[in-house]
Amino acid sequence: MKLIVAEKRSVAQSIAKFLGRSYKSQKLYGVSVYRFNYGGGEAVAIGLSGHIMDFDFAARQNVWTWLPPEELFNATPILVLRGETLKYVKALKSLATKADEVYLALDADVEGEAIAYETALVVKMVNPRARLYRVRFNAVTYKEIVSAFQKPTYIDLKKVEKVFTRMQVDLTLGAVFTRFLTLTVRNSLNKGQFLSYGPCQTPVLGIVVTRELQRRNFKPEKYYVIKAVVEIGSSKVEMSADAKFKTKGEAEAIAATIKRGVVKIAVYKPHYVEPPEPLETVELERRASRWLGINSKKTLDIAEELYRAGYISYPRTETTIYPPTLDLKEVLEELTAGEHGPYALELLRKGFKPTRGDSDDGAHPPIYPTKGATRAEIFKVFGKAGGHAWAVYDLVVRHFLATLSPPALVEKQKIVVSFGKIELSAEGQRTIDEGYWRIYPWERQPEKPLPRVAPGEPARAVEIRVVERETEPPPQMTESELLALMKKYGIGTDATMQDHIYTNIKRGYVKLVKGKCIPTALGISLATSLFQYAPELIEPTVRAKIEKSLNSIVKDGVSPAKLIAEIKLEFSKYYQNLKAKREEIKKALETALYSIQQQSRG
DNA sequence: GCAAGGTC
Repeated sequence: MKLIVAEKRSVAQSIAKFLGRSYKSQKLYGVSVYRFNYGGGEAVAIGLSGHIMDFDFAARQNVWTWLPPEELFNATPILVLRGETLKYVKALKSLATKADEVYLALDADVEGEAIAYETALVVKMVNPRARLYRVRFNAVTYKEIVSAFQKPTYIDLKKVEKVFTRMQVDLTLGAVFTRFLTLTVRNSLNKGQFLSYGPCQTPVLGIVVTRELQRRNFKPEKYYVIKAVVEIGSSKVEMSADAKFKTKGEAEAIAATIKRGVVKIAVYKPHYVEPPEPLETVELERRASRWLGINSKKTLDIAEELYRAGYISYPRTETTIYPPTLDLKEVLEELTAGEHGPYALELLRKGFKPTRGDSDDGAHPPIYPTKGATRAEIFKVFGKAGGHAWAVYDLVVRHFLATLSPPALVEKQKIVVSFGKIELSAEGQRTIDEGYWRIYPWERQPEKPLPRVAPGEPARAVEIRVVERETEPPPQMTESELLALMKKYGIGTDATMQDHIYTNIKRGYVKLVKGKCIPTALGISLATSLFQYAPELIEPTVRAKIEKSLNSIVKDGVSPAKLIAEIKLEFSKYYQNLKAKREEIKKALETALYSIQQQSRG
């Protein structure tokens, strides 16, 4: 028998569908498996739920108060089966005993390689004679799957080493510093509360706190601008000077010279506003946070459910190019059955051209709808969560339709009038063709048309004012901006970025209020201590540095043991720096913890 | 009780 192991249920089912003409689905220990005929014999496909193994410390090393945290730098984590996925392991073992060939059809990324290795270990436990092959496909399509199975290869151990090194490094650093922080203030914590450190969560906190401190330390400065209503022919235009004046006197002196002028520039030029690129996870989260008021964690949860219910494609993807194998026309035809049907029909009739981004994760297509639906249908399927489910589904559908739609066409307008000593200007815009804005209202740009005038026309300023203004602090960090910064700094992956924000919320370091990330007293205190005594732990570039050295395992053949030793040595220095300031840190954190307790009591 | 990464 041939056994095929995929990373998730949906892929196992697709493989059964593509390789067998028909298949039978069955439950084994509560896990779906798919039986079919392939190559003249029996085959069965099973989908896991991601990793089945994990690293942990030995039991006695997990007694926080018994072992000084820094001792973990001398410990070696061990590979263990995960408790949460034991039913998958049971089902896998039971199938593996009867298999003579095992095809490791995990995703074609480094994590998939590691899960393939974990699977191989389990298979070998029960059936050492089974022949193991690794198959790699870049999309779950008939063509890719069939050709992948025609040329099976072997596990790439370098990639496995990279992932296992990351697991050990993250666990060790997380455990050492989490235990240090927690034990430092243990008498001031509530039962079950702890203070965590992580190479992703902590830099995220650092970004949020840095912005908040910039705002708090900001000193506004007054400045003055000149505004006027300018008559040109029979039109009146509100105009302003680009210049900013430090004092009111300077501005008034110049303003007094403004009387009659002449139009120097008058341009009206067409400009295309292109529709968005195909949708990937983080963009979905950012747009839902900004436009729908749904936070990133919730959005990914809802998207996951929409995917499981068959309404949208796999929601964890970094790809922004529709694969050639995806039949966009078919998707449009499917959408004609739902609320966006009329627009889909219009695109089918008029023709369409998809936009294209520049990234392809090699595993999943961009997020697109897989089924047309009405609002009533979604509310029926999702019950209480119907409102949010509809909002996210509607965004995915509209985004998809937008990527196939023509650009919007606007006229960019600019008038500059010269008044001798100073120029006043105005910018405006007029919509010529709404294009994709019709289906994607969130990106619609406002109309603010200027009159048609020509260079050389005389002008006269009336209602000349000097207006007092103040420089403004940087805005509060929105969740959308934070996600963009995490992406820029390489903190987390598409599937985990929202987790790292959520961890900061769970720990009481950050609050998310109306899409804005606001650090708490505890978050500010923790971040400030780290910036002061061990900045290497909290700077936004930490994760990218670790990630880069991990890649050297795959690229340059660096030995994992050597790399782990180097990273431990480096971070044990940071640990010593923190330990030397333990009393200062304790005081700062306790002050914050105390103020929070007072607040919750009062 | 620690992390980050898969996926549910």
